Formats: sequence, C-alpha cells, structure tokens
Amino acid sequence: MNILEDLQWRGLYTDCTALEELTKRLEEGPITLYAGFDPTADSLHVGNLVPLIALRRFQNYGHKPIILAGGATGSIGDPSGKKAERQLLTKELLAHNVACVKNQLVKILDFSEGLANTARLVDNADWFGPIGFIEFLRETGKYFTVNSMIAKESVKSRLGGDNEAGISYTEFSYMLIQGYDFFHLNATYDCELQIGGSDQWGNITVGTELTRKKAGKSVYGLTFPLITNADGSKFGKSVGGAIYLDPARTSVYRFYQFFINVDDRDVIKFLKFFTFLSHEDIEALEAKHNENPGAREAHRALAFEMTKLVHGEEATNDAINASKILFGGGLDGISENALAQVASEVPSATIAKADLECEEGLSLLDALVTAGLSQSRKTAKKDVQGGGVNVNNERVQDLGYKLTSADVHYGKYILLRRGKKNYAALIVE
RNA sequence: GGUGGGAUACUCAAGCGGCCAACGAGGGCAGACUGUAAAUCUGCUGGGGAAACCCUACACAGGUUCGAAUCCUGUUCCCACCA
Repeated sequence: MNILEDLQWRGLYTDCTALEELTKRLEEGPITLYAGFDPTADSLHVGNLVPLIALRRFQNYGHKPIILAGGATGSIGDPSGKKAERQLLTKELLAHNVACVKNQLVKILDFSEGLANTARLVDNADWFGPIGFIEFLRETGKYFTVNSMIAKESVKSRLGGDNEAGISYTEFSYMLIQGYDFFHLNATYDCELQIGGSDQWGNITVGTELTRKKAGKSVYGLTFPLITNADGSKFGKSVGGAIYLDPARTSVYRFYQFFINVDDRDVIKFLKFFTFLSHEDIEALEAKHNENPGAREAHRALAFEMTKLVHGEEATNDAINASKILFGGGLDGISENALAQVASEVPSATIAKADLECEEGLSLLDALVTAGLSQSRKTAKKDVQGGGVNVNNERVQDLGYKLTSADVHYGKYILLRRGKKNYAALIVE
C-alpha cells in the first residue's frame, strides 16, 4: 500500500490537482512536501493536528516534510472560511508564537539530525522580509488576474451584497503570498507537494499555478477534508474552549478526556484521521465498537494514542490513572501518589487548616464557591439540593454540611465534585 | 424633516398598575436512565438567607401613585411608513 492509498483508506483524501501524475511521481522516490499553519496562538490545538499528522504519514513513507510557520501570512490573515476581517497580529507576537509552537511540532514530526528525511521548520517571514512591494507586484502579481482571484471561494463569499464587511485588499492578497511560498519552497528545497485542508484548495492552486508559470515546473496540491463532528458542532472545542497541545493550557487529563468523550459516530473516523494504528488494528477496533459500543474500546484506543503522541506515554498513563479515580467511585484505598496526581489534574484551591479545625468547620457551600465549582452560595445551594455535589466522591445533600479534618485525605486533599465531570481539589495548608 | 412602533434576564419572546425576580421557547447547569455516550424524562437557571423574608433588576433620568416592567415627562438608541 502506498501513501495515497493509505490516505484514501483513512478518508483523508478530498482532492488533488493531478492525482495520476502525483501517484506516478511518488512511485519514483521520496518527495519533499509541505503544509502551512498560521501561528495565531502560542500553542497548537487539536484542530491543527490533521495537517501535521498527515505530514508525518508522508514522513513515515520516506518523504521529506516541511512545516511552514506563517510568520508573514499570519500577519495578513487568511480569509478562507472567515466571515469577517481579522485582527492583525504584531510581528513580535507571531515570532513568539512560532517559537512556542516549535516545541510541540517536534513531538509530531521527526526532526532527528542525520535522518535523511528529517523534518524542517521554516518561517515565511524569513523570505518575505527582503521582498519589496513593487518587486512582489512585478514578480508575482503579474501572473494572476483579478478575475480568477475573485472567483475563489474565500474571496467570493466576502463579496456578496449581503456581506457589508467586505474584504480588505490585505486579505485579498493573502493567496498570492501563500502561492509565493510554494514557489519559493520549490526553488529552495525542491518541494513538489503542498497539502492542506479542503478550505485551502484555492490558496494551494495559486501556488501550483505560480510555480508552473514562473519556474515551468509541475508541482502538486493535495487536500483532505475538514474535520466535523457528527452532531454538527465544531471539532476541537470542549466546554472549556479549544483543546490545546500545551499542557499548561489544557491538562493532559483533559486532553485525554476530550478523546474519550468523542461521539460514538466519530470515533472510528477519528482513529483513521489521527492515529498511526494499522488498518487491521482499526478494523478490529471497529468490529468491537459495533459489537459492544458500551465497552468503548475504540475510544480508549483513540485517547491513548493521541495523548501518547502529544504528551508521551508516562503522562498518558498518569492521565489514565487519574481518569480511573475520577470515574471509578470512592477514594477508599487510593494511594497518596495517585491522589496527588488527581489533584494536579483538576482545578484546585487552597484552604487554611485552621478553618477545618475550628468549631464550626468549613461550610461546604463556601467551599464550593472557593473551589470555583459554583458561582455563588445561591447556586451552590441548588447544586447540593439537586444531588449534584459530592465530597470525596460521596454525595452530600445536607445544606449545612461542614467540612472537617475527617474529610481530608493524607492531611492535604479534599476532592469536591459538581455534576458528573466537574472536579476541584481543596488543598489544605 | 413628518408620523407611528419598539428597547424586558445568556438569546428569542410574553407581560401593559398590585397575585412579577417576571409566561413560554432555546441555551446552560443538575438529577434519573446509561457506556464518563446519544435519545428521553424531571428540576433549576439575579444576589443574600435554613426559612419567613430582604436587596438589586424590565434602555437611561425624573415624576404620578399606598403601590410601576406596566401610567406621564425628558434623554439615548433601534425599526417601519411618509417626503
């Protein structure tokens, strides 16, 4: 099986500028390819993973991946899929973001020195810096008619009469910048393929066109589908917002949980999209999933593979242990170490030892507010009355309940829970 | 410029002198059922209080009234029709 068949099997193929030619080219030997991302934040999120993982798939087949950070394009703003003009980011912020994201890229792509097809990170700010505006217009702008540019979906959707915001000249030019990237990478690294989400089709074809016209060379574009959730919501968000790769933003535990909680209808699809598991393994998981969805083996496999990829095996096992505790019932017999892990995975607040030891103890209602689980004593009260509050995983429905030293585990921890999933640890000091 | 209509909680949307912290729907939260799911059902959804009850809120500022989201005056912003 070759890489293209693999991608097709995984549902990761949407379109190609010249499928037959590319197939042939890939048979001849390793190819250099790239995918870009705009460094709009100082951490990648799970939505960024598909192109990166796709690059890695190519790398696993012996091809040479380049990941392009859009230090230049990011300062322009890609209009694709956007309804309105975007805020410009400062150069400093973009540079900072690129630096931060690099630490995450090394986990997904193999940047080992000495490897024949080692991954490479480039920043298009490096080559756009020296290019003057006039030069760019003469060397690149000349190859494209406005007629074809306004026909692109990313522009067309912003030109409609009902869209008063319109599109700025700046964003309109985005496709040329991205197109030039491809030309430049072809000239510099002999890069012959660009991959991206299907929303990138218009931008990618500008690049293949420019390279053909300017350098007389055939290069290819390949797109994969945009990820959607079966329920129609946007992929990659959970209640707390986007799921980031940075553990400081999204804890390993939450990252793991995000994949555990994937919709049944999506789990096999995501196994194919995101993991490097073999076809046989995935088919076996699919069979098990269909037979007994309640066992959720496919979910566990997905969550394990993804967390391992991004955070490493050790942190993944910690997250699995934490999950067992947080969903497994009481805290009896729990080790101090395990509990410390749990406490570090959930939001926590510190309380004074004296508050627990004084005569009245610490009001559970106040503790819920302190821990951030309830917005006010009023809502805390309703949560308790509704049976939604647990102390150390045991339901408490007494409004007057006072926390005392008896509730503290290992002299340090009290685990509060509101509802099924919202935990907070009180750390006694 | 003239004339009408409107501004209500996260959103939509009732209420048009006391029974209004405000009908209903959506969303959100919680409970039951489950598989840490979906669907379904139930409850909650301004703050304080164990509760009685109190406080703050129906664009803004005043006024009438025992009592106002509801009536009056002015201000701001929206919308429609007319020139």
